[in-house]
Amino acid sequence: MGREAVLDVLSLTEDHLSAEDIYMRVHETYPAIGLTSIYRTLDMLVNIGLVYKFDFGDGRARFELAEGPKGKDHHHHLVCTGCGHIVNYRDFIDEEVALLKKTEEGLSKKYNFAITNHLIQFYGLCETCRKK
Amino acid sequence: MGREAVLDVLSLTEDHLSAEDIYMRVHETYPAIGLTSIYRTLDMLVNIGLVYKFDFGDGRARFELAEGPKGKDHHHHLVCTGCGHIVNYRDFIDEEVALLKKTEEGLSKKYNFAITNHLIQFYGLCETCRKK
DNA sequence: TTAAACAGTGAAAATGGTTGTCAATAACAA
DNA sequence: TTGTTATTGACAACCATTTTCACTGTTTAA
Ligand SMILES: [Mn+2]
Ligand SMILES: [Mn+2]
Ligand SMILES: [Zn+2]
Ligand SMILES: [Zn+2]
Repeated sequence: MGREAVLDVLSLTEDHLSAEDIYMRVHETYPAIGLTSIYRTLDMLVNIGLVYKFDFGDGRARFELAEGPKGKDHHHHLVCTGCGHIVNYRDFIDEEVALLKKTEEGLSKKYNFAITNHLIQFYGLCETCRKK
Repeated sequence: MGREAVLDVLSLTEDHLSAEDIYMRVHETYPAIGLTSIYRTLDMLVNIGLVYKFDFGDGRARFELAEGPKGKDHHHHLVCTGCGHIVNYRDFIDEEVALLKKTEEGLSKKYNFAITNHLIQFYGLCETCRKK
């Protein structure tokens, strides 16, 4: 099963790979694999919560390892609307984490939601893109 | 030009409409319009910042009026991963707004980004979906 | 006024990431 | 063995979005 292979690829990078990116990398050490299986495996990994699926607006899904024992630390994204460059940032202000928890609790109560996750992204222009 | 028609449709709902949803509604009062023009107009409205484009993972882009003079108030999203239901919430805790600004400033400085916007979504299960 | 350049538009075709189908093979059970 | 079930990859189908292009109405320049 390519489950391990896909997880290995994802654990080796900070990038946000597309299904085809992953396919190509797995293919190097596991040439028998098909793109279909990569999609299938990713789907399953996303469903069991080991992998996150994102859409940054470039027409293809992007994946990264979910946080956890083997996963990267939890982080948020800084997205450049000019060139698409994405920064993973984890240096949260202390208050940020505290407030996030507080906000989740408030929303849970008010709207009767069992909140399990959040997505936080800031959009703007990186230094390079600003200079043009 | 269908610009007005599209904006009218979007200003009449709290929902997050797809391009085709919008097409069908505009079509009622403006039967000559084509789907291509809807896409073109949406693209342009997104570029000039009058409309926001989202992806909630159902395979099609979703649109809503950006905040502003004629727009809705700024809000964040609560997304049910069970049924896809989306809540627009605007009752921010006071601190939330303050901290958001502070965080933006910190990030701007640290990563040299000119931040113009943010996307904040909480994921979970709504009451109905929790009961199954 | 006229004619050429231009901008806006919709129908239809093309694109391309993703999903579905299906036959082949592997793993397992009786 | 032998039948059953699970896994897999090649290929076809899908479908939201984009591209192409002919057609129209509008502006511009002589
Ligand atoms: Mn990331
Ligand atoms: Mn909304
Ligand atoms: Zn950039
Ligand atoms: Zn639900």
